[in-house]
Amino acid sequence: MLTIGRLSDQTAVNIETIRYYERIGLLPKPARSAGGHRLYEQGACDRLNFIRRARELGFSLADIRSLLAMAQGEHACSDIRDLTLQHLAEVRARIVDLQRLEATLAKVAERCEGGENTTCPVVEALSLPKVS
Amino acid sequence: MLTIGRLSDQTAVNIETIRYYERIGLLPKPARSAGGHRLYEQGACDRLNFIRRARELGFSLADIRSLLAMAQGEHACSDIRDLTLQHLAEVRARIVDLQRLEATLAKVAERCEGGENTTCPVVEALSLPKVS
DNA sequence: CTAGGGTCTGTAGTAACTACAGGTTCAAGG
DNA sequence: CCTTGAACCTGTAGTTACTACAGACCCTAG
Repeated sequence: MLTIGRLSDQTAVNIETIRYYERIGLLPKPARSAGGHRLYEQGACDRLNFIRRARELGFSLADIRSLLAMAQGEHACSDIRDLTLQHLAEVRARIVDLQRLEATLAKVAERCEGGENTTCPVVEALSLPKVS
Repeated sequence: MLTIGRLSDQTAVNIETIRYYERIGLLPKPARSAGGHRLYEQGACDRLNFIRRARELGFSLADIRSLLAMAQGEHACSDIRDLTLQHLAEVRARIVDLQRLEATLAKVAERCEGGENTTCPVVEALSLPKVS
């Protein structure tokens, strides 16, 4: 049996975060010592590591809730694949967004370097409709 | 003078968001009609458009607060450039993060397509240390 | 048996909005 | 002038995924 501190060490998940996950029902309520301290079995460690890795892959807690449910019972593997593909699509969309944004920012910033500006290129870009 | 609804139309910023910006001090408190409705001058429109465009470029409201302050008084153009370059660096870092994440997700998802899986590749990836 | 860590609950803060509820004002039509 | 319905008002609470306390309690090594 692990205390919350040890569980935190073994999973690299913050203690406060563990309690938070319990509060929102992502982790089951653990046993307690006579004095009220949480006592976890090894299984909790696996579950929490699963959650952490899914978070590292950018899944939302809502997604992870589904993943956990599916990873347990008789899951349709296709549901898990769908969730993964959908998440992948979102990540790709986000990348495209950020790249567009990056291009614009880089272009504006570049003008700063040119020197010889009568007006600040950044302020100008933000003041005029349509940054070109 | 514009009502908040008209200002919202002209800037494509939600009414609730306009009031929010006022509450946090990003927009000055406007004049009021006899009955207490907000009445904006044209200048508010410019300022709000500036904010919206900066948001579209991914600047935080804290950054925008600085940008606005700088864009007004005697600003050091170099400060604005620094803020822009720093933001650009953050955006680029975020892109790199997401690309790494995308690669991992794509690899895992690809295994789903191979068929002939004895275990679900996604669950497996989340259950084992170090997704390779 | 005591000192110091570790742990407990509960609340509030973060970013940037969005969504009401319940009430008031405004403007156009009759 | 009066009505009616849209627009507006304030204030509060919800969202995501945590994090940061305060003030109390427990646990264990010396």
